[in-house]
Amino acid sequence: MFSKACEYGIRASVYLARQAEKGDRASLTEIAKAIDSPVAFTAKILQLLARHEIIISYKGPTGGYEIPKEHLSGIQLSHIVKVIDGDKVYRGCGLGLKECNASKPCPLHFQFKAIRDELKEMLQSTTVQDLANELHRRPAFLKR
Amino acid sequence: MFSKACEYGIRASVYLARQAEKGDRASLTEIAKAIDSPVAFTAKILQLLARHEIIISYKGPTGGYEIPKEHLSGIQLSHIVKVIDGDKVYRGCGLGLKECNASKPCPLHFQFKAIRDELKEMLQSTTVQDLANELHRRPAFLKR
DNA sequence: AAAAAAACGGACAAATTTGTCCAGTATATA
DNA sequence: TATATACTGGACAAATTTGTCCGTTTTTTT
Repeated sequence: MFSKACEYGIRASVYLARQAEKGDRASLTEIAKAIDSPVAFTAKILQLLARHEIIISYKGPTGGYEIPKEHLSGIQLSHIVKVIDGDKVYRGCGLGLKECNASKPCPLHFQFKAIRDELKEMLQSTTVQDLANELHRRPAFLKR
Repeated sequence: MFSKACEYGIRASVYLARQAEKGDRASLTEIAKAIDSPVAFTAKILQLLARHEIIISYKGPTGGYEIPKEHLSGIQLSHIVKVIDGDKVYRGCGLGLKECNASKPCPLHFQFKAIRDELKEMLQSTTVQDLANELHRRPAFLKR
């Protein structure tokens, strides 16, 4: 569904969202440990998210990554997915055709579109804050 | 969503379903041309489907691949997907966790499950015959 | 100012997926 | 029975994704 990179990206963002609620930032190694991901690979993904201003990075001692508290409710999962995986999740044809739309559909087009639209809706209506809250409300996990 | 191999596999199966309605079989090269896929790679996929008895292969002149007419309504898309991509589409966690279920969920588990269940339902309730019919009812395409 | 901590960025490496090639086997037809 | 046709299966190659390494830059602390 999503690439590994994107999965790590979402998990890292949720972890940062939870830290943000505490007013904390987190270092690369802390994040990678918390979400059980390969450190150096995670670094690449965090850099990407930082370049797109979804998270903020700080160098030097006491540095790390951070999501400003006031951004928490504005960061949709769809933003993260778009930055890392692009928009193929939304636009792509289920059967891999380059050109597939209502006027020139593949035989699975309409069934597939229905599901993809729901996925899109879900990703747009879910924020990193929602998922951080989820971590509080019940025991939920970012690794294993 | 699906692998390339799986996309080709579904497209090839739908093409074969349409041929089956005419009582025809189709050769590898004919199929690859019809669905615009790499010939040798398509061969691998057809072999896989044949080994799992989703399609039948015949060697020699007049040979090719075929779906028995009477099987048409019994072949669900989920069968094809399972043979080629396995069941990760159904079982996998949206955030890539190895262990993710209702009692130990990732923060996205329930939202994700809802969508995946619909996908599953759609793949199970759609047969290759349904898609072949789709090709008749309106202009729909298997390539481009 | 020096040292240490932490992100950055580019090059490289491994793994997986996608795709190719070709010799072998089975089969229909002449 | 010879020949041509078409699928089979294994080895190989290219492309993409995933993951690593390391020197550089920035910033904090001493």
